[in-house]
Amino acid sequence: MKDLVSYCPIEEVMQVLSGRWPTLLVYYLKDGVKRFSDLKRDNPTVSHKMLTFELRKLENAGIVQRKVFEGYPLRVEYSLTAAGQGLVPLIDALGDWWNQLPAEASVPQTLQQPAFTGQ
Amino acid sequence: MKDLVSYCPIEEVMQVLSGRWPTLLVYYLKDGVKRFSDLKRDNPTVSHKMLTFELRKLENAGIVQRKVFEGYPLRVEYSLTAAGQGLVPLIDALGDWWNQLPAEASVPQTLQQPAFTGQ
DNA sequence: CGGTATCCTCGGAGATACTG
DNA sequence: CAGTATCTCCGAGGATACCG
Repeated sequence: MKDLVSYCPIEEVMQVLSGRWPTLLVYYLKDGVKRFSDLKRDNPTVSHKMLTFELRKLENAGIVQRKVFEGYPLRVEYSLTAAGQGLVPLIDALGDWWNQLPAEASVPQTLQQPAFTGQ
Repeated sequence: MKDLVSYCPIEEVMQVLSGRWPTLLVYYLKDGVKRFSDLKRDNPTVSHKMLTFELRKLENAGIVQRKVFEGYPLRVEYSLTAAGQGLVPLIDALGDWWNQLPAEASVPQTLQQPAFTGQ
């Protein structure tokens, strides 16, 4: 469905890579094959559901390969596809670029400070 | 600041570039100086508040420069900083990478996808 | 014109529990 | 162990209005 969006591919990539986890997962997977529980351990703060969803997203994008081993207990291995491996240097380049930024780039978060929904 | 789960710069960059607008704005600004209303016109679906916020975010990150002209009516011009211009080729590289993906690559829908009005 | 403040909604995402 | 389903809640972000 690369076609349902705009004509700018960047917009599409960002739909896949946006968020906290996608790039991190790619990063952890760059070391090699990982199981679901491995990734969970690598990212202690990601919820079970989120991890499943993000992995699915990366899989659908052709970045991550999912391999199921039937049996008990279940076992699933995740790894980067060839395309996914091509992503790694690009992400690295972004990281390098960030590190070379002149000053302290602050990245505050919330759109608005609550300012009291008092009572 | 949100707590980072890792110390890799990637997580930090993604806090700035994640979402629908940041990369798009960088892209529109790559053509040169733009006024607030220009960017609003370029992105018909972005809300006033969002645009302000995203621009602020990019400014704080050192990617975008903001220049105010006193007077009436108000006038503000936005442009890429040198660092911001360094970002452009990286974003382009991501776009190219995306275009070379096998065609089955699909964009997710479940998470925040306000349905692009493909301009 | 560009920015800020307020209100309000809706869906993102955590917690939990169940299945294969 | 991996994945799915439910419920719930909070806050991102749209709409609106006003100010410099």
